[in-house]
Amino acid sequence: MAMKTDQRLIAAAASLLDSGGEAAVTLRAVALAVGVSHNAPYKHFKDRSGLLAAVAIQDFTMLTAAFAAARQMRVKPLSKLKRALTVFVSYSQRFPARYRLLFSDPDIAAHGGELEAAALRTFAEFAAIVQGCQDENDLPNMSNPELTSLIYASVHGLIDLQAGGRMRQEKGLASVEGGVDLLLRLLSRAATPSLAE
Amino acid sequence: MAMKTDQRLIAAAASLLDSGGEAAVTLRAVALAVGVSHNAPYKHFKDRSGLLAAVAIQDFTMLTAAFAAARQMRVKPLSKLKRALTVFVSYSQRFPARYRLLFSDPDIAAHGGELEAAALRTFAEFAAIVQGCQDENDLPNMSNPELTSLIYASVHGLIDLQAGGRMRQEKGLASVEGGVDLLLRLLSRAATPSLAE
DNA sequence: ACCTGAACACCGTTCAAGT
DNA sequence: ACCTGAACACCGTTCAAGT
Repeated sequence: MAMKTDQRLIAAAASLLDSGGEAAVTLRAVALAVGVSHNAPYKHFKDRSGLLAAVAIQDFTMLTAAFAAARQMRVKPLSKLKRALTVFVSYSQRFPARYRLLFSDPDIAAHGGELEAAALRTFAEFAAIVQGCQDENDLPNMSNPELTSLIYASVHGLIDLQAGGRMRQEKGLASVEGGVDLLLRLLSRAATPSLAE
Repeated sequence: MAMKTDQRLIAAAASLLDSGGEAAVTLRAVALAVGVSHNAPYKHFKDRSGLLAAVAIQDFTMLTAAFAAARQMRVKPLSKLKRALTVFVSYSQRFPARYRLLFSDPDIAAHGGELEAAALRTFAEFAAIVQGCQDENDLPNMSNPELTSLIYASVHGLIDLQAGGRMRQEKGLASVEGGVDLLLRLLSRAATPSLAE
């Protein structure tokens, strides 16, 4: 009751996303959950996509805070990176539909504006953690944005393939966590200057 | 006219996917394109999802053939891998909605049966190319399914992030192709035995 | 400023019926 | 075996109107 209607609509949309996937987030169901008429949402958001974008902004902000917390831990840079990736993978597994909305939905990504800014903040926080690892020579000494993007893309690929049930079937990698560990091990190995080069 | 109705429905669905994305593939639009009544598709496929699965099977089969062709080229193993990845990335860029259907749609992946078998054949063909690189020590000497899955996931992640417009915004990697090159370079470096270990 | 109710143009899906 | 037409229960969105 303390929440304003727009916040309650966002919360209801997120809840429906968690319980029934994106298809379950109809404006009618959201409005019903909040206790308003089926088109009251239009008074707060441009359309259905605008409401989903608001959910995405909320979660990007939350992830940014979680990454910032990992970065400020008093542990080795590589441990910070692993911690951040654990947070990221856990989020994707607990809230698969939300994860998909933030990181794999083309329509949502097209919003730009505040949503894009929130996504960039999350990315920047993650990039800072990767930079810390590079400073310690735990990861290859190369363009930080490129390396960050590659790690981000790889982890996203592992998560998306698992979410689609395409990981078990291939039997290669049993879990996302295993894939992330393997990736970091290979990248660390690539960071070690080889005399053979 | 030589095509049977079920094949024409598949072709029309693929065409609508290309021209308007997944949302444009309504059974009514598919039926209209083929010239049958709006529920004739139900006589050939279980439901809308079944029709989309048929499109996916068709394209998986095509990709399997393209990978097999790459593997039989008379060039270095690493060139075969690069060729296969170029085919894969090109497919994702020319037919983004189809790519998404095959590699990123949870509902479609849940079909199992013939669709899963077709996907596994594509993966097996790609794994054989990766194995060829491992035999030449161009890629790390480790479990082939694990390495294949990691490469596959990474490339998929790069493609999916670009498709969602999340690649330009981060400015890290300008293109999918650049990301794939970087990945292969780092993995090759990890394959070189280092005296420092 | 915020909300409601009716209406419109869509959907997927089912069912009885036709050849 | 293959298809049609009507019908049902949904959607997102718009509009005029209410407080």
